[in-house]
Amino acid sequence: MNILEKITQSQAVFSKSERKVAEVILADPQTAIHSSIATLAKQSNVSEPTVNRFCRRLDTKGFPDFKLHLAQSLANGTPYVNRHVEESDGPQEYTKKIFESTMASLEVARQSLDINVINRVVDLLTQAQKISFFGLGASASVAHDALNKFFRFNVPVIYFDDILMQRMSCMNSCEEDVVVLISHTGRTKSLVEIAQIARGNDATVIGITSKDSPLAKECSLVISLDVPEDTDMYMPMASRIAQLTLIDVLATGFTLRRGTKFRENLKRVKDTLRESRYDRKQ
Amino acid sequence: MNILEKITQSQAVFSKSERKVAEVILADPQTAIHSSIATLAKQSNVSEPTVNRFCRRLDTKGFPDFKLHLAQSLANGTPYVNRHVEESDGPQEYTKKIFESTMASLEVARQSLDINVINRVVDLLTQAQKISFFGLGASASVAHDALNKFFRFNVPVIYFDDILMQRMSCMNSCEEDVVVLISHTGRTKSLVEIAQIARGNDATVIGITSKDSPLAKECSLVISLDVPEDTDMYMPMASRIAQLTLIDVLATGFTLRRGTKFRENLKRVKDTLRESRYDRKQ
DNA sequence: CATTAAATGTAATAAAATTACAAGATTGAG
DNA sequence: CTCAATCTTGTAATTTTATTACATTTAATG
Repeated sequence: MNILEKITQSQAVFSKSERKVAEVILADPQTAIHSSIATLAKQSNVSEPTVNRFCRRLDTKGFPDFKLHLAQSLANGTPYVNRHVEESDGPQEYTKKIFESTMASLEVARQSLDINVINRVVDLLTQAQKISFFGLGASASVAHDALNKFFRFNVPVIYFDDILMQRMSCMNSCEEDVVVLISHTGRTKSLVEIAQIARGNDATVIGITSKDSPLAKECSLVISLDVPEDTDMYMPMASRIAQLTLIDVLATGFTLRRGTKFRENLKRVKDTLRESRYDRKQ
Repeated sequence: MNILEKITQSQAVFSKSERKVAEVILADPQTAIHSSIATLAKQSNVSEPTVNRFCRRLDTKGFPDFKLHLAQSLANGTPYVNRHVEESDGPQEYTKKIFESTMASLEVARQSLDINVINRVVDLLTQAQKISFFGLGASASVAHDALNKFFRFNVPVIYFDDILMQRMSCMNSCEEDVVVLISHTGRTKSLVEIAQIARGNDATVIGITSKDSPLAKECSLVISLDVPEDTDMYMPMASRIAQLTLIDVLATGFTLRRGTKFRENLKRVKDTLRESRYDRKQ
């Protein structure tokens, strides 16, 4: 947790002298991290041990440790601000908040990932005869993106955003096929049904969804991404970005597993695109 | 500048013992910031003054100051210096690197954004009679995502990933329409042509692309996103995430501009979705 | 191979932080 | 209102940590 916020919120716990210290630090944290305990004590008109006690009350090991925490908070760009967009925010604020909360979500998502599962999924993908990516609504564009990525690998890959097509495709799936289903909530009925159909045909069903959801229960393997969704705006935002980054990870794992000569193939696809472009030096 | 990067880049300037220190710090910077100069010296098999000299060579005042810089670098989300995925990376490494480089790119993208342009674009979007989102390849899924977002606003919004449909749609555009074209490079021929067609019909053309590109030149207004693309893998990765986050920003700006009563509408759309889902408490 | 400059370490010194303890302030019960 | 108990704060001693000065080693050059 951001220590600057913690200082403001801990006012009640502080003693009179400690509050003086808090005041001086909050007034100019940038200077504070370069001061010694003696300097800070003098500026706050308290004794050095008081500053030390102040640090400990904030659950740091002591003054140097406190400075470290403070330095990190300052580096994080947002000393005080909460990350939720508010009615009164201008473009400057909401842009900043959205970017920052997206980055924060990615960090949370990363930590929630189970590397073993990822490794296993990459394994399955490289061995698949055919890969399908299905999602609906916001997750459809993630599936769409996955199509783009894997299509370049010269692997049979399928994507539909139409329920019926998805269903039909799964009915024709077989044991060597891998079906990747993407859904943030994991509660979309038709996706759960599709999972059942695919598994009925012995296809491997991989879910990119939240754990313990109805969809997760129907999958052979689940990559759970627990992203705190910002529901303020009634729109999935962060979850989708995390899913996309996960697709990047899977695609990267895929190419690494396939080895170097395979990557030349990738380069060729990229070169082909050049014809449809304006040259850089014109 | 990030001190971790500085350490890697300064290898040439270091002496033999200093390089030992660098190695130990880079191996585990998180531990380093909590170590004393004595501990670090012992771990590196050098004397304490050597560690001190190492710090000064990096233009810090001394060891404590160096730790402060290091702490800030770590907080900035870039623990690992080398963000590029390498042949030998295992799942643990490449997952970490991809997430981290994505976050770093978002930070760069945020800083390159021109808030005034964003504000202007939000203005134009709120006043549009019809909004179209077009992109090709990787950017198609970004446009797709934008469709999803703006569709919820109950605004006439169009999306095609087919060149011909895009073209026809632009031919029928009029002055009150806004066409948003998405392309990382801004060199995709057909998108440039579409921009020309749309502008020929007096529609407002907004480009989400890199500045000074052929596409940028044809647009009424350009949001330039300068993201350092990781070309190692021959795939657009970070640029796309930045574009999506930008879409989030625009969508948020859009709802904020429209005010509260409009947001109730959004909630209604979300509630409607519930019927197609499994209930949370079943 | 000798000379010089650079690099590194040792030991002394200085600075900074922490601890132990005592004095002062505050609270509440009688 | 006052005295005891507790909490707060400061002083001074101690410990830890970092820096400096200087000696020694190592490497480089003519």
